[in-house]
Amino acid sequence: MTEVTPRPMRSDARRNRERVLAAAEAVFSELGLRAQVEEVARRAGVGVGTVCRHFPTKQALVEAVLEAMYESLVHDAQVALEQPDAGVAFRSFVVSLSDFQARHRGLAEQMAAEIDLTVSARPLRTALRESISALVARAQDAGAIRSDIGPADVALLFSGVANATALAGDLQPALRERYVAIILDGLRPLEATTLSGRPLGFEQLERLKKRRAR
Amino acid sequence: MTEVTPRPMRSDARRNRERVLAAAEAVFSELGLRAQVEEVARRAGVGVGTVCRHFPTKQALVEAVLEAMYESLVHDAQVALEQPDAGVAFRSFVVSLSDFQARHRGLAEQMAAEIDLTVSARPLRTALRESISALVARAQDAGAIRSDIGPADVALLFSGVANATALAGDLQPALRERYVAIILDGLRPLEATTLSGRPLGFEQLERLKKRRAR
DNA sequence: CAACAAGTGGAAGCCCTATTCCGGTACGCG
DNA sequence: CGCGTACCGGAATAGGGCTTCCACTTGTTG
Repeated sequence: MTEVTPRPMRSDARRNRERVLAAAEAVFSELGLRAQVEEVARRAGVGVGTVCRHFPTKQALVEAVLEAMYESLVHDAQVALEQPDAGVAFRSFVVSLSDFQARHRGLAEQMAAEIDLTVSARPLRTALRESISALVARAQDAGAIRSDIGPADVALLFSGVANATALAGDLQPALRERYVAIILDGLRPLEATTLSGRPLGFEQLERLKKRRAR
Repeated sequence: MTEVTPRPMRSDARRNRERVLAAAEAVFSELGLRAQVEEVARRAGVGVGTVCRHFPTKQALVEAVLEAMYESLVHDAQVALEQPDAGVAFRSFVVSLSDFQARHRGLAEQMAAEIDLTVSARPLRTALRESISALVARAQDAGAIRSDIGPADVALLFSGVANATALAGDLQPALRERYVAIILDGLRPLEATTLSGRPLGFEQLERLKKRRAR
């Protein structure tokens, strides 16, 4: 581990790197992952070459942006966890989650598709998962939501909403709100219905993805 | 309208056309729309040239397969409509719908993305929409589902489920069943909650898409 | 069965994008 | 202030996939 850091990167380089990252976030959010690298460069006010030096591959660029996304989501989750009322905390996070996913359409896509094989260390993702698990568990203990669901169920359901409303243009927020409300209704504790199968945890989801990747 | 039909298409040509269509359905279902034309050709046991003669463009091929899809869905809807109990009819169709969308992943994608500008006459789609509208309206009249949703709301919600469970591999059917049940719970008539906004009809959804396309 | 046209396969062409390369630019230090 | 080097821009390259083209094959018809 001889991490040398001989020269600390020139100032303009650092500035450009930030610009590219910001531009990439904007572009991918608007246009999805199909947006061209050149568009990112243009929006950042730099040449393609510069983008490719900082992020040797488009995939790398996407991952860098993703990392920033996780950061913001984890923040939301932690804010929600400070709420004393577990039910309110859960609902409020779920709203942030679907908001967020809608705002960053293309990236959410990638987020879902992203298998672990891509990158090894992803500590933020772990943090997010733990927060979600905690929110779900607390809400269940408080009797605010049905007990036959797991944290990964929640993640999947709401990412579905984001996807479904993606093409709704400016009506999108309104629709999303409606659908989130419907699913929340469906998640309330119910005497009448019981789900088949077992609650889905993240570890299980993980295993599924891995198996599928082969 | 001088539809001449000078020669009725050679027999082997007709056979090949069918093979291509079948192969395309299989390939797109498995691999999504990103599958290559060449793969379709291989699976059909013909050359790429043949595929491209029958369907001059990949888009055309996709649309042809889609048409077949609609046919099967419309059938499901009409079977459901024969059910005397409106609530049961609704639920049973909704299950077919999500099953179907999951089975034909890539195509469902396209189905959602497909704007009207692509093709003018699409009578089957209209038929499907009418069936769904009827199923929803009947279920609402019977008090089986909440009254503040529209047919397009239903379509969007369940296409979301299909999307969300897409990567779940062989656990997929089980998950889908769970999520469909949750959303159905959310769609039951509720005194407690009311949705903001108005029920979404297909015409409205249409307008949204059009506006977005520009 | 012969002759003709419709149909076929797959190599070649073409376009669209990511990535590389290199002559020029400008930061940072002495 | 001036030099050396890290960095920049964008033209050129490479690769992947859809579509076209044409010499060859095969169904069809008299």
